[in-house]
Amino acid sequence: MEFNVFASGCPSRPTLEHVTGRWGSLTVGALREGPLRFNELRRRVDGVSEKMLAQTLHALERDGLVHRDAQPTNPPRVDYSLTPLGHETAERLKALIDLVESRMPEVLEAQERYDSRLA
Amino acid sequence: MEFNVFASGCPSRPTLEHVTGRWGSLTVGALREGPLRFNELRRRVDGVSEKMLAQTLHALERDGLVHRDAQPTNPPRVDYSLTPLGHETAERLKALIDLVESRMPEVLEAQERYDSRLA
DNA sequence: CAGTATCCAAAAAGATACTG
DNA sequence: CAGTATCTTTTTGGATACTG
Repeated sequence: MEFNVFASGCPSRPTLEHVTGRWGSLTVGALREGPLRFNELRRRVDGVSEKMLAQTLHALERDGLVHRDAQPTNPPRVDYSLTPLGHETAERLKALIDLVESRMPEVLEAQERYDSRLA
Repeated sequence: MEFNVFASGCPSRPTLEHVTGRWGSLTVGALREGPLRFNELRRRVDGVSEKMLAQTLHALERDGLVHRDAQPTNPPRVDYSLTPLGHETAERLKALIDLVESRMPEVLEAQERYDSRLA
């Protein structure tokens, strides 16, 4: 069976988007080092709203990248962690993020050149 | 200098989003194997509109990931290619995409389980 | 061919209030 | 704590028409 993210309509495209999207990438990245609870995640992923975090976690859980472990205690405690597949994905995502971060000086220079040429 | 994509306001976040975003990831992926002209790209990146492709290319060019080579001929010919930094980025992105595509059967199964539990 | 400009529809995101 | 529900605003996206 063939999956090609370049073809619109291919189910791999939404999944890739969940992983690489704004909040997805940060959520997966945050879970790389271990399980986190909902509000811990919220603090880690700077700027995310409750709504977006919940939505993001649902999508990732549905894709089988994130595992949700809810203890039926009071107050409730819910731990989110990466599945094995989630971990593999996270490692490749981290490689990408690390590259971008390490090359930001270069990117910033390019942006300045671009802007000054068009100003 | 420190760049942390997890911090809102960090300039690395927009750049990561350009690369990982819906059209950015597909555009970079398409350019991995060599230069392409505007309309070649349009055909390759299935589903992209002129507007979105132009916007995406501007962002990637500004970030220094894509090089734009415009011949002043008539009709005009414009070739887009990856810069060295763009290439490094593309390789890491490809590693991620390949993983997701190869594991789609697993993802699809997880989705079915998730959906049938909540239906 | 390689775009830009404009307008409109749709979707995503954010703020807020509320619940088990 | 861990969310859901709802509403509003903002952003994004697509269609179309036009230009060098």
